Parts: sequence; C-alpha cells; structure tokens
Amino acid sequence: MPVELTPSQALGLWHSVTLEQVRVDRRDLTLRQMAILLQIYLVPPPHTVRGLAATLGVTKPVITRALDTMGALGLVDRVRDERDRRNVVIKRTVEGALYLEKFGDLIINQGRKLSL
Amino acid sequence: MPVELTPSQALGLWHSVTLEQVRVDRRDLTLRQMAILLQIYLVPPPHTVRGLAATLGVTKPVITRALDTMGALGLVDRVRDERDRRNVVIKRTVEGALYLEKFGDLIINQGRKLSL
DNA sequence: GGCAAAAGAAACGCTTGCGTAACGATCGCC
DNA sequence: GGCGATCGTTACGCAAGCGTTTCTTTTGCC
Repeated sequence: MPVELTPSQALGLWHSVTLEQVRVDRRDLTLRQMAILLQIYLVPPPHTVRGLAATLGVTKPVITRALDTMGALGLVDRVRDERDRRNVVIKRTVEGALYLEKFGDLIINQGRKLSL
Repeated sequence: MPVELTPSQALGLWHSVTLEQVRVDRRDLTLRQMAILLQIYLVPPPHTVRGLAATLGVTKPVITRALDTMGALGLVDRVRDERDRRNVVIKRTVEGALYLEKFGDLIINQGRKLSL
C-alpha cells in the first residue's frame, strides 16, 4: 500500500514535522544519526558498524561516532558479539524505541493536519 | 486533504527518505537548517532573522549561522531591507528551489515504494 | 604456530555549530 | 537632535562532527 503524495504535501509534511521537531527536541540529531537510528529500529538485526557504514555509504568512524553520541543519549546500545569478538552488535533500547514512537506520532499528527 | 499514515508508514517513509538523502547529498544539512530552508520556501515572504528565530524557537545567531552556511551553498540569499535598514530580508534562490524540488521528488518516490 | 585480513576504535588536525554576551547600525519618538 | 529600543552580526570559548590514518583485537587459514 503505497503512500501517494503531491509535491505540496510531501514538502509540507517535511516542513511541519521538521519544524515541530526543532521546537520540541533539544537533542537535534543530525541527518546521518537519524538515518542510523531508523535503520537500527526498522530493519531486522543484527546490525554492525561495518554493515551500517555500507548501508549509509559512509566510513566506519562516522558510524562509531554516531553510536558514541546516541549511546550517550541512551538511544542505542553496543554489545560485543561473542561468536566473533571482532564484531559489535548494535542493540535497541527502550528509550530509543520510545523516541521513535514519539517521532512517528509527530509525523502522523502533522500528516493529518496537512490542508492544501 | 489530510494524509493518513500508519506508524509503520510514517517511520518507514522517514527512514527511506533520510537514508537516500544521506547517500545522495554531500551537503548534509542539519535539522535546523532544513527547517529554516523549508520555512523560507514554503511560507510567504518576507522572512527576517528575527521572525525565523521566533518561529523555530531558537536564538538569532543560530539563524545567522544557518544563513551563512546555506548562503555559501547558494540555497538562500540575504538582502538588506531598504525600508528599514535594520532588517535583512531572506530571499529564495533558483538553486534552493531546485534543491527542494528534488527533495520533494525523493519523498514522493519513497512514499510510492512503501510496501507494508 | 604464524600471519595476513577484518572489525571496530582511537588519534589527529580541521571545520562547523552551539549559547551567551557584547557590538554597531538604524529606527521611532519625544 | 538626542536617546532608548530593535535588528542582525560578531566575538568567545567550547563541544561535536568530519576524513584520513593508525592501532588493537580477533579471526581464518595454511
């Protein structure tokens, strides 16, 4: 079931959601951090640094840094993979799930408000 | 005409758009910069630093810096208001309009691809 | 057991953004 | 004409992100 949007609706939705998010959230995640967070929570695990780097098309340190930051915010967690101790498996957290749930509600609510 | 989205659709849309934007765009605007850009292009002018700061709920230097950056990228332009020379009027640019047009297309296309 | 390959992190120098505070230019108004 | 208020910018010290390179740990394989 695709979502059909007009150009006005598409940008209008992004506009209102972005605006509201800036107003409400002190954390101000970057676009990359948001992409990583959504990837972790919407795509079935396991997630590794290397895998995320490949998916996003960025270098590994970018992922490491983003995980540092979002880990400090409690949005994700890192656990060493015991079966291959070179790997780190990125874990979801309750707080991260709540964060995205709230964000999803924001999108839905702003979508409903779209007039044009 | 509101846009009705399920939670999966809302976050899924954000996920795919964000991901694609990270992969494609080297500019990597922050959330605040994006909010400012959309505000400038979607809301009727005139736009001032003070007005944008109030709308976003941030301080004026935040707007000044964002305009510096986006100005250097050619996405916006600044012109002194001749009727009240304290004011600066923020102007749209062709490049900025193109940027958002492309971004809108991205949203629409990713919306169409949504499956669940 | 030895060694190249792989994964993630850390180090480096740099750029950009932040919040607060101070500043210069311009206005309105008495 | 003077003067407080307003607008946008700049300065400051700091935190966070960047790309590249290097390092450490661990693996797989001969």
